[in-house]
Amino acid sequence: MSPRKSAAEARATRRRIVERGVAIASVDGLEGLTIGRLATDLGMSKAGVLGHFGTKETLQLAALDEAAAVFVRAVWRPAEDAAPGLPRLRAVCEAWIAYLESERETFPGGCLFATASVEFDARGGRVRDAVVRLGRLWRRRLAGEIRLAVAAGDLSPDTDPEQLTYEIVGLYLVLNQDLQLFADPRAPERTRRALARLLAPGASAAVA
Amino acid sequence: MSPRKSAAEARATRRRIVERGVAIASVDGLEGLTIGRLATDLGMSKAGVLGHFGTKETLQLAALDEAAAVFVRAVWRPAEDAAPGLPRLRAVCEAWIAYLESERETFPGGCLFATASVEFDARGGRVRDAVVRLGRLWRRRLAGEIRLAVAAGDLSPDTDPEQLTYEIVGLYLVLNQDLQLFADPRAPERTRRALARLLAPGASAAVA
DNA sequence: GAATATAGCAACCGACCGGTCGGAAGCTAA
DNA sequence: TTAGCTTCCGACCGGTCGGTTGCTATATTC
Repeated sequence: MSPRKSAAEARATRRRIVERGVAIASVDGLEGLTIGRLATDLGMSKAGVLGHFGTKETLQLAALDEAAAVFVRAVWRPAEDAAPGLPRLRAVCEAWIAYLESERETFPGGCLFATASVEFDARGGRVRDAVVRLGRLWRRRLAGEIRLAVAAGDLSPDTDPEQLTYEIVGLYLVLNQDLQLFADPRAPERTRRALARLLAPGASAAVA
Repeated sequence: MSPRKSAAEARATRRRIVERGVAIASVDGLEGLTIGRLATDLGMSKAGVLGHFGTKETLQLAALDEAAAVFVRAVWRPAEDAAPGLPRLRAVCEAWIAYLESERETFPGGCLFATASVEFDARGGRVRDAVVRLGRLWRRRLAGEIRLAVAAGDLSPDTDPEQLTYEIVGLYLVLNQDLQLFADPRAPERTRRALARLLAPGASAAVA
């Protein structure tokens, strides 16, 4: 019909594909993200879609990268302005809750990482590797903020950053489950309450 | 080849199908559980497999039921002997950890419910309903044990059973993620440490 | 022992999967 | 103006999906 070829338009098309792909994958998983479905949704041919990536796996990785960018923009970027230590740690945690709560708008099917980490936890391949890498990255960042808070004297010096990170991640996983599977609006408050206890000034809840 | 028809043998065949189905689904999800794959694995025809269930959805529900039976046998049944209150609550929690830890043997791909609850959290249908129903059931049972512990005076009277249940479930979700995705052997100890704090005698960690 | 019920098979259906190929339509550079 | 590059399409590939049909062989029932 309308073969456009300017580099700018091609980039825009690619972005449209990836964005729609993230939306589909958040509902049906990265395996359920099919090229035919994507083509139909965007009113293009399968070859036109696949031409931008070459392989379904590359398309999956592109969707994962885009989701990571959205996550960084929503959770980590806003907290950068907060003062290092407990204030910034709290800002990250609150932004994370808001991200999961408002996800229905960005990603119709909930956090893509929660989905992908379960979908690929028993497989091999580059997608799984990317999921593992990103999961480790968020945890490292979170542990880093916790260490800053300990260094600033905001948290007890015998805090175990990895242990605290672990427990916080658990609170986000159950939050995602309650929002997506049970559609329970009380879940964010529950996570906030648990976080308030874990992140109380001078708290030594998660110790070595 | 060998059309057998005794009711007993048919029942055994059905059981073989369901057991293999649970193993496949724990790796590839309940959607990735395909009839052709199941038939190949068991050395039967697709029609022979499907004849026992009629529909893939019914097969998925059967796999889910079987997984639920295994879960009850591994987690709830052993704790029945423990004294009501904190001892039984602790027995359930410890059995749950052991269940997730040793899952590689029973379910090669990890807890089927963790997989299924993410896989179907953005869909409709009978399978999703069953997942929701089972998820609510485990939580209700866990909250019941917590209430018994409160009534026995083992936990602080201002404990919020739903809040505590929520936090414990989070600890199992992150445990499952760390075992399956990151293959981190330190995870069980982390969950144990967090549980020890939440379930300390007289603890009032999760209050209303 | 005959009638009935059923477990399982082989073959097949339309739909969709990921992916390939040749060509058409436009942008860009010489 | 033209040559070359890129985007995208339509048609097609082999294969798998869930599911159906017609059949045979056996177990069970009478």
